[in-house]
Amino acid sequence: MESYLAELNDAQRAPVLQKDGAMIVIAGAGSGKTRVLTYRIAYLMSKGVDAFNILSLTFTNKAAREMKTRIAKIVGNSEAKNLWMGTFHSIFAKMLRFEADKLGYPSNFTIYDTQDSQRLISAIIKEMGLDKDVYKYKQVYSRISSYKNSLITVKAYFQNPELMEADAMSKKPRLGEIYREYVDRCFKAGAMDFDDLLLKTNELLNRFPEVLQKYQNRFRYILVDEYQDTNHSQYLIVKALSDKFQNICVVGDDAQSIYAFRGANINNILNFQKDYDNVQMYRLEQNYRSSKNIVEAANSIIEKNKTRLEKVVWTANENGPRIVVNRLLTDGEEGRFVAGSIFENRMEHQMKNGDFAILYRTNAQSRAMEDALRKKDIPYRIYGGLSFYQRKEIKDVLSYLRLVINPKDEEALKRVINYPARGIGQTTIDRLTIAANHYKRSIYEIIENLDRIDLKINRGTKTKLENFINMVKSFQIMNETADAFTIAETVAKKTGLLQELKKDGTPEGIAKIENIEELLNGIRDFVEEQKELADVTGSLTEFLEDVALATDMDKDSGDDDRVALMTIHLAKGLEFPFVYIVGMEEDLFPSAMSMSTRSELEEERRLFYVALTRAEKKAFLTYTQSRYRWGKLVDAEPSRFIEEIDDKYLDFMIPQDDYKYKPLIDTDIFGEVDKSKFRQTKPSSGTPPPSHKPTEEQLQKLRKLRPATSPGNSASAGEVIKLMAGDEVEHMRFGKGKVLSIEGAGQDKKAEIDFETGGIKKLLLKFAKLKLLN
DNA sequence: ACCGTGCCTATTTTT
DNA sequence: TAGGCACGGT
Repeated sequence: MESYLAELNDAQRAPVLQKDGAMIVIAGAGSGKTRVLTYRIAYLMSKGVDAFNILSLTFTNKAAREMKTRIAKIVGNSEAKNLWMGTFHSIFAKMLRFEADKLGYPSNFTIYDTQDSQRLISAIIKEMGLDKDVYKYKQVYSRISSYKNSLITVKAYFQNPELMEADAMSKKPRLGEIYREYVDRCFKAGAMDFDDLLLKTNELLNRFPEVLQKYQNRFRYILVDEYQDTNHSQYLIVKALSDKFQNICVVGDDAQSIYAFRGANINNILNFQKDYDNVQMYRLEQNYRSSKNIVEAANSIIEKNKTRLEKVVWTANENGPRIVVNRLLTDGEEGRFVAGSIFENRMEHQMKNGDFAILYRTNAQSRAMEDALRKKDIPYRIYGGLSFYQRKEIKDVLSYLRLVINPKDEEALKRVINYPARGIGQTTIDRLTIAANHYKRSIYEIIENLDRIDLKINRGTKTKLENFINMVKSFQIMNETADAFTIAETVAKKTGLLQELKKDGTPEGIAKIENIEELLNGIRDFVEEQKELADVTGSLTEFLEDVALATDMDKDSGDDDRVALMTIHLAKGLEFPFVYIVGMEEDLFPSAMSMSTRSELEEERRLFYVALTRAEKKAFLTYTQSRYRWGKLVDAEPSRFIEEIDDKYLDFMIPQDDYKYKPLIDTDIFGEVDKSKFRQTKPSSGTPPPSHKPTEEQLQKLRKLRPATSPGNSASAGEVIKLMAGDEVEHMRFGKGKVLSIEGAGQDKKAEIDFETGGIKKLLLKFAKLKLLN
């Protein structure tokens, strides 16, 4: 049972074995912190702590899922299922649904995403007749967001002359009014935004001592991952919940704090020791991920920061090759170089596409990379950016579904009341909005009572409105008996959404139809799984919540073999053998927006630290001489971060003394040209790192570091694995089981499986991620 | 009320 | 460069 303890080094074992009390684990990059968290939870359970009494907060839902799976392997699936594990937002959304009535919210409240919030704010600014160039909705949104994250409610705002003055000084004296209106409108719509999920949790715990007690008693052991990225609101929640038992374990790395821009407070981790009695501090300093060269280069960067906790990350790994630095003429060339280099390295070292990542500072940089990869037929996957659920056609379908659950949802209603066009124009909507504000009701309620209010809306339009309402109602009735998939399918057809796209006929329209179909498939998959889980109910509500809080990282579209493209922020917590950090230029990285203060610049530096430490084997830094920005070719200068790394860790592909100015070779026709030109590297001072081909042994080691899922035979999405009755399989959620029978064929192939813990279930093979065991 | 054209602005990062 | 939005014509 406790054999897993042997898999830990001494530093890792210590925090695992301390059962009670407050502790902080400062975990350097790649030092195995997830392992510590996982085993700590397993250990607690082995010492008799009930899974129901453990709360574990992670940064992404994906991290939570993976940890749960690993824990399930140790303690068994049925036990692991009872753990509360997830992001702050998802855990407390769940809690708020239980307690919603206390705060005056319906338990089926909507969660507004950033887009919904911004649209609403935009509408409010317009309604108030304010100048949209002064009151920029994005700015207003982030201002309101930061108030909420600091627990400054509307009331608190108006009691604080300093804040009001500050806003007045920045020429926005009416910001408070916008804030108030925004909050009112959200409440009226039965909606919470992302920040509300934390703010309202605080309110709940503060205002209702019996609720606080209930959850304090429930969550006797609390673990928080990525503690350096918690904001004030999250900090207070953790503090309140852990106050009674003080069994709290936080894990983090101040050197990897990269979310100050959205309110994360690095002091939460720096001051943790003052917040609790007898805090034990542990340090994980051995890096298992990266080569010595990378670890040391990263150390040399982070040393430039002043605010940090003392810690020395070291590794016993081999030296590894130096970090390659290359300059290209334009961003197009940069893309071609990276694609070419990936192609070569993949051959030379016999790696998979999935072993490569391209990291950038801003999403806009992905385009040049995509173009180049596509030309070379290298499969890739972009994470982040416009996520699937934010696409217009998807949000349209989801908006109808949201209305089914919560017809007061104003943003959803405004989105689809006239899409597809049904003759309800802006004038009508304006009148309804004014009436809704006047009567302090939702627009939906106004429409329901049209006959009782005189709104100068003509007969024809009234009929159209009634038809719309009746359609939504028919979906609601359906929702009482049918499952989410059936409803979603009906919505797509009956609202005319699909028809609208079909008749447009353009390639974009077709792509949109395919996206909607993908969404429907996803819902069907979701329903299949939910139906078999006894503890989950109202699946449409559940689905919408999942969607609202899903990130791009969460929906892994199978682990098919693709190069990963993402921002550095998204890459936190991940690792790849080969990492390309592109756009290493002043004003881009560090960003022009983040160079005015020391702390901003330090955050950029930590971001670079995070980027570099994602690499296991080899890292590449590229920059250009000019790059397309805002549609114009703009001159660029190499990033100061390149200079900050000691030369002995770098391998310049261009004359080093000259690296700022002239290209060594004309890269215009790279790809056609003799690539030996690129091989030449200037011998630089210091010990030349062995730049060798990895031995088979080393490759094996590399592979061992990869998540266990990659080499296995688990099926990726869409690919139906070959199964026969009698096969032993494993399911991510349900654990081990035996195939009883197979039915259907092709895409509809299903298997009846007897799971050890969950009983007999029928799964659609196309979606069920099954792993063959025998 | 709808649709098309042309203009303007955006690029920092995300739950 | 591209997508979103406003305005004007029908």
